Order: sequence, then C-alpha cells, then structure tokens
Amino acid sequence: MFALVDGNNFYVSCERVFNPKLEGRAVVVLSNNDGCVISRSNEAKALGIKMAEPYFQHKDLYASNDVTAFSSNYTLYGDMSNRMMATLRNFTPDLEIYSIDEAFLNLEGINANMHDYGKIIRATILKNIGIPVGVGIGPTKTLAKVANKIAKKTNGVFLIDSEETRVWSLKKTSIEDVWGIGRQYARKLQLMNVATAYDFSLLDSNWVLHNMTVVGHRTWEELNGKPCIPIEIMFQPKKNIATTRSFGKRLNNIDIIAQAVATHSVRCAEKLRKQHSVANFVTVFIHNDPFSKTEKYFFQSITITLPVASNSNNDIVNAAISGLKKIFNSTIFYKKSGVIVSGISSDDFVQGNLFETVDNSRQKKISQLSDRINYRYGQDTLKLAVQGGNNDWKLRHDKLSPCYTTRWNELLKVNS
DNA sequence: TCTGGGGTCCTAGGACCC
DNA sequence: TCTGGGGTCCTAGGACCC
Repeated sequence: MFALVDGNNFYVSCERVFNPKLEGRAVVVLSNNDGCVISRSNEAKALGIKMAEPYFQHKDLYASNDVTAFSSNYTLYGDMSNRMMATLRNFTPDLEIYSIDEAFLNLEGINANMHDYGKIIRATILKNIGIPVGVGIGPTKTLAKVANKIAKKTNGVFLIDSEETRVWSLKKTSIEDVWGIGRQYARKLQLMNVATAYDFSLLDSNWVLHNMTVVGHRTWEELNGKPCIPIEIMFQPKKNIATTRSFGKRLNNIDIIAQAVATHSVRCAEKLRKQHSVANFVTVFIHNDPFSKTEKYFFQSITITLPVASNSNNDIVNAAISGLKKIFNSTIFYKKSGVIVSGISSDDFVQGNLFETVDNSRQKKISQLSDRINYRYGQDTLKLAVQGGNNDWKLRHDKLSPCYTTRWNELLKVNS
C-alpha cells in the first residue's frame, strides 16, 4: 500500500501558521511579480477565485471581500516543507518527496490498521508543523492520489483497500482530476463520453496504449489496481536546471538585462554545485510581453556549448552573457529573461577537451568560497560585478511575509 | 518479379506534473 | 499598469553507422 500526504492549500497554510488570525478567512498567495494566484484558502476558492488567475483582474472582488494576498515567500515554504518531510520520515523508511507539498509513503510491511495509521500521520503533522494535510491510501500511487482527493473533501483520511471502495472512488472522480490525465487527454476522453475515472478504467487496454502511449497506459493499469509506477526514494539529480524571471518593468537596456542574466546564471551554477553536477550547455533567452495588444511578440534564445562541462559561476555567466549579446535587439522592450543549463553530468569525472587545455581549478575554488560566504551571510553577499548593484530588473513582491523560520532578525515576536 | 537487417543519436513537438 | 516558474517523459522522423 502507498500513502499520498499532501498539504492543504500549502502556501496559504504556511502563512497561517504564523498568522492565526487568517484562519477562516479568504487568503491567497501570488506568484513572482505578484502576477497570478497560485494558492488559495477554501474561503478564497468559494469566492470563485481561480488557480493561476491574474491578480490584477479582480482587484475589486479582493477589496470587497477582504481577501488577504501574500507575495510568495519560497524561503519560508521551502523550510516548512523540509520540516514536514522530516516528520513524515518517522512513518516509513521509504519516502518519496514528490513536490514541495506532497510525498508518497511506502507502507509495505507496516503492521497497523491503515486508516488509523493515516489518522496518526495527519494528527502528527498538524501538531508538529501546524499544516493540515490530506492522507490518501491505496494499492497504487495513482489510486493513492484518487484517495487523497476524496480525503480532502471528507475528514482528511481516505483508504482504498477493497474492490468496492476502488470502484466507488473511481466513480466519484472526474476524468480531468486523474493524476496523469491533463487537459488534452481529458477533452479527448470527454468527447468519447468518458466522464469519470471509472469510465476510463473500463476502456480497452490496446486502445489506451495506442492513443495515449505507454504513459497513459500506466495510468490505466494503476487505476485498475496494478502497480506500474514505482516509488522513487533515491535523490535523482536534475537533468535540466533553469532560472527565469520576469522583470519588474519593461527593459531595453542591455546592461541592466545583463545584470539579470548574470544573476540567473549564478543561481544555475549554485544549483549545479548543490547536486554535484556540471553542465555542458548554457541556454539564454529573452522575450517581450506576450500579452501585449500593440507589440509583436519576440522570443529569442541561443545555446552555447562550453569547451569543458562546468559549474563555476564565471563559466556559466560568460557563456550566458556572450549569448545575450548575440540575441539582444535594442529596439525591443523586454519583459523576461532566463538561463537554462543542460547536458548535465556528475562533477566527479569531467571529460576534458581534446583541443584546449582548460584549467578551472581557480574558478572552482572561487565558486566554493562564494558558496560558503553566501550560505553564512545571505544570497549575493559575495557576487560578480556584472550582476550589478541596483534593482532595476527586480520584480515586485510588495506583500512579502517575514522569513519566520530562517532569519534571526525576522523571528516572530511575542509581546509579554 | 525480386533490392537486408540491425543499430545509435539528435531534434522537434506534444503530452504530462507541481 | 498589471498575466509565474520550474520540471519529466515519449514519439516520430531524419541522418548516420556497420
């Protein structure tokens, strides 16, 4: 059996832990740049606020219903997530951290009444972390997902452990809510009168295989009770790493855009070093406002091959900036830039270059030193000059909450 | 009349997830 | 005025190898 434990409205719940006055009230958390709604309390959902809806579109609705909005505080949510996962590890040796707010638990070999075990997990997370979670338990990961959805609508724990509960649950689940069925497949299936997970589970195996590839077929098998998606306990290094941000305002000054690109490059290099990887390719892209009604949409990108795979700040920054210079057009007002590193391999053996001798030992030391300083004193305490010193490209986050759990000077103050 | 059989690598595009 | 930021996997087709 597998359990899926998933934080309810996770980002909103994190904010509420340190702001209990917000219990029972409409609360939303916004994406970077305070652009879209990415987490909603149940009260906000009841007002009709949709996921990923642009924040500015319904400002009046927010005002008249006293909706509290927060900028996203990933430092806080990431730390709360780590605490939640550490607590979950007490319940199984086999934990798969699936995303910031959810984890699969392998319950094989655990000698307990599964429904009771789910209730204990839920109560423990609520007490230790302060986050309400849903617990879904089933014989496959996809069925655990189905059970989790039902758990959230009921008392927080739901168990699929018989043919009757499986069929009942599948009949209660709309096809578009199935894990692995996205918008395209849902529309296609609905046109064939497949409305629920149950209808889908009755389709012909070959039809599913040929029309939805082996990926869709796994989902079909899992809904029918046959486990096909194994739990992944080991850390898997990322195969692509990206850092991309919108600008706070439209920019056509290459020097300022270069500061953003250099900073994104350093972030990518830091992420590479953290997972002990090096990258062979550096892609940089820039684009203007895709929503503009007056300007044509321009998207430019270029991929630079490094002579030798690297994770040094300097190498990634230099490649990205040289790429930026090639694609930049001074007549365009840009809205977003990004850096993506790929061709990732382990840093314990780096393939040399046949035609060039590259000595990167100095760069390596500098990057390691910068990691140590920045870990201790905060991001970008030590940085490259090209990253710049002003905030001309930085995004808006006017409604940011304090980093209650990770910064001494932002600890919650209690008046005595 | 009849023209083999087995591979790899790369890319673009299309799905999906949070 | 204002619209996020990450990821994964699969398939088909083309170019190439012996």
